Amino acid sequence: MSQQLDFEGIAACTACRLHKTAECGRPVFGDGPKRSEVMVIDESTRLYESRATKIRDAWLSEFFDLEDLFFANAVACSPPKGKSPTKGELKKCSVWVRHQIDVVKPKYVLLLGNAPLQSITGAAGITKRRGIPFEENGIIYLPTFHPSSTFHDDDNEAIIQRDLDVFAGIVEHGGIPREESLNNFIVRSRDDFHTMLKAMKGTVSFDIETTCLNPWQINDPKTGEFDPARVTFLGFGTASGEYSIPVDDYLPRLSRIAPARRLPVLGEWSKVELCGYPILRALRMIEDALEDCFIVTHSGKFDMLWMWVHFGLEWWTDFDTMMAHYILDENARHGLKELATRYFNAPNWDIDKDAKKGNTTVEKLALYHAHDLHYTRRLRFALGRQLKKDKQVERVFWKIIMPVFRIFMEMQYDGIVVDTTKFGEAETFLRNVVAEAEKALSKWGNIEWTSPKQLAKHLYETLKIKCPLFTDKGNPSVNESALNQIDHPCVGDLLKLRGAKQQLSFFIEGWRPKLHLMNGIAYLHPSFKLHGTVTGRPSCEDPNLYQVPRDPRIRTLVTSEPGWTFCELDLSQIELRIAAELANEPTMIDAFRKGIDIHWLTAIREIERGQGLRDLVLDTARTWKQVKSISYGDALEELLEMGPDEACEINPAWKEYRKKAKPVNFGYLYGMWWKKFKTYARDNYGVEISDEQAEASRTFYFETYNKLPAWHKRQKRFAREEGYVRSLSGRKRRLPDAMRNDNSPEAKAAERQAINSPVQSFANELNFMSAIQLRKEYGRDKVRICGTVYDAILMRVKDEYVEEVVERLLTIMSHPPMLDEFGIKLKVPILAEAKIGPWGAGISFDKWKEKRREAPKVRRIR
DNA sequence: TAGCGGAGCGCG
DNA sequence: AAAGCGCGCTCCGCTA
Repeated sequence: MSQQLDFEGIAACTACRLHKTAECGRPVFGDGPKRSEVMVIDESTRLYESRATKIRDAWLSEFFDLEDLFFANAVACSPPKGKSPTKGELKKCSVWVRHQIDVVKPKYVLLLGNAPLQSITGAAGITKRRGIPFEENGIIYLPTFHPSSTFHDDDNEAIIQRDLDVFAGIVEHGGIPREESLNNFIVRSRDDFHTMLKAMKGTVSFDIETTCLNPWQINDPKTGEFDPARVTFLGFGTASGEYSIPVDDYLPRLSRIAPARRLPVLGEWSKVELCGYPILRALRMIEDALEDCFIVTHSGKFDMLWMWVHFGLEWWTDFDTMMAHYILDENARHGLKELATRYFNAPNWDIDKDAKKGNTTVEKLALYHAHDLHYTRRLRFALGRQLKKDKQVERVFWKIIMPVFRIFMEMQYDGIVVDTTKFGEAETFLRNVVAEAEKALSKWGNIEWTSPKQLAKHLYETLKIKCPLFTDKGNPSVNESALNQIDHPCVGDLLKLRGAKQQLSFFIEGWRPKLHLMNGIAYLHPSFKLHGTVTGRPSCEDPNLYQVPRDPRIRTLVTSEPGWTFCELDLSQIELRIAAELANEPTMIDAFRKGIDIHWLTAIREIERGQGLRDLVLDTARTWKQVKSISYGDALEELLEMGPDEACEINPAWKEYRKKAKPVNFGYLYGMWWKKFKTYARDNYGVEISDEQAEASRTFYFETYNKLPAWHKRQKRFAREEGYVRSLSGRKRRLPDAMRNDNSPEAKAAERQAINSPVQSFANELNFMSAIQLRKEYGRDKVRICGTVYDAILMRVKDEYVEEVVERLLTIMSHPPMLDEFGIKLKVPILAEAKIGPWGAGISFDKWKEKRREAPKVRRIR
């Protein structure tokens, strides 16, 4: 090997504490020729003599002459044994990495694992970015897993080999190789059109290009300028080539008709031509051709929604490559370009934003479009093969993911209805609160009260209040629990101001520009992402329906249009039920079978442990049983039996105790430690408890539910050995970090995820299964599903069908038929509850039925 | 002037 | 050796 590089001044580097452990007393730099085209960046010298290095060199030597390579490390000093360098250490040391790059001047750099990736890009995420080359300052980088990751996960070997192959290809080619197997046609004439129709056989990819993301857009949300949503290209990818149809002919016309329209009026489109035919006729011809095709899309919810909104066509996709990839690797990114690069070594065909909006030539946009079509189609085969390798995962894809994907499109189409009267009232109210709070605060100083930084400075420096709490980063905290712990008259107004300002900017100012008026009714169209989380839960944005406060002032803004009734059905305590099922926990299962509220059970048992609240316990039980005396022990059992509702009626103080038990249940269930419980009790309830008390509470929890520890152990062990866990449906949650098996924070976090994921995942899947069944039995003419919220289904039901639909959905939710199809048998009963009426203010189904019977019959005659 | 991370907070 | 999980949105204040 060649000599080590000599850098001046390096002996002085004491930027981080790693220099203390540096074996030779100073940082160690890389090995290799002073100038090299190819550089390999490893983690640290700690691994130099290790097995990983031998594997690394063996693999690299298949592609390169090792003597030609320069080997550097993300950190120049060795971290302690078994430890990875920290974020801060990597950042500090990145100057030395840069320095080595400047000296060696490589053209191509291979990054082995998270550490060098973080060093170069400043951000971690090797699972997301591996296999995808990127260019920076004329240097091409390719991240891949660290060779040591193969010790625990055999699959990684093949992945690294493939990435090395890609890397070698890049070096050989002198850049990222372009793959030109496109056969791109621009379809303009009738002849072109018929050629395309003939080519549409078998597997056909479908994709559209548009001027914006929101199909209902009329004005640009940023500038407010008139900028209506327009389709610029329609296209189909076939075995014989990619066909792109520019829709530019109708663009100017659409601009003229858009101001008046709210939703596209089909009649207006008939004036527009596509390839010499009226556009709707052309689209019907395409529809006929598609009848016998297998339609493939990438994120097809988007394209199909546009087709529906703009042309009234309810098309659907047979296979979505984004969904397929999500179910195959929830940790990675699912963009088409990233997948194409990873799977097919595709060139980067991206064009800038403005060009995508149509500000470019038809040829350039068509070529871009063709790439989308080409790789979407090819991905279908690659991903289809990968799906077949795991039958359970494949079944989740076909039975749950694809059907729910379709329901999500409908949810977006139908949107949610906003009560504009209440919207105005809420705004007035909130503005008043803000004005009053600001006025009250002005006497304490003239600062921006909503700025955490200014507030902290003002409170803890100017006013010299002792800071009770610090943030994770170590800064003085001004969050709600910190404020509650300081004694100053401004606290109340401060919290009022914060709350009102937040609601105002989230739900009034945030929603207003997104409101879409149609026939005098205001709609929001939140975007639901089925691939939004790693656990299988969905996510929601623009706006996020999942974070609407329970405060009725805001929540009741969500309602239904005339003739329809808003309903919410939720799965009661579903996560705890599933945890009980998975852990086979007899105390919990027994409680659920008897209909005992588990938060209540935890609360009562905790009170029993402390032998506290004697008066309250005895009084409540005596009132309930109508007896003069009762023992403390019996009284507690009576309390259990009566449940929280009855107890609250006798003495409202009970409400607090159930409320307190809830986070404890979830916390301990998912691996919370007593220390956190201690701070939790202090911050949220102002109760100072000792370490011993906190420890005892945790111990007691696992004694009460004594089968939980074994379940935790099972999950952790499985994840450590296999690198993944499954939910009851068979869905996989991949946890490569669990395989590190080294007590690192990452490994421990992965172990906790191994416990949490299958619960969260399956709870949501149950909800999905119910939604699928509901849609199967009732069409959009009767039921409009407007959201699935983890454990609940929100819908609007045509007035005449409310009783029938709600009754049926309650039954479905307590046992979705798909459970049988999946062969899932549950010991724990599942229970659903219904609320009828505007969100957050609905009445229980029973009360609603009662009321309806009382109502005069005339009401129902229309 | 745009992008980004931290803090804080809403939901389950 | 370190200990609930999963999201999105808005604000501020800093950096490119």
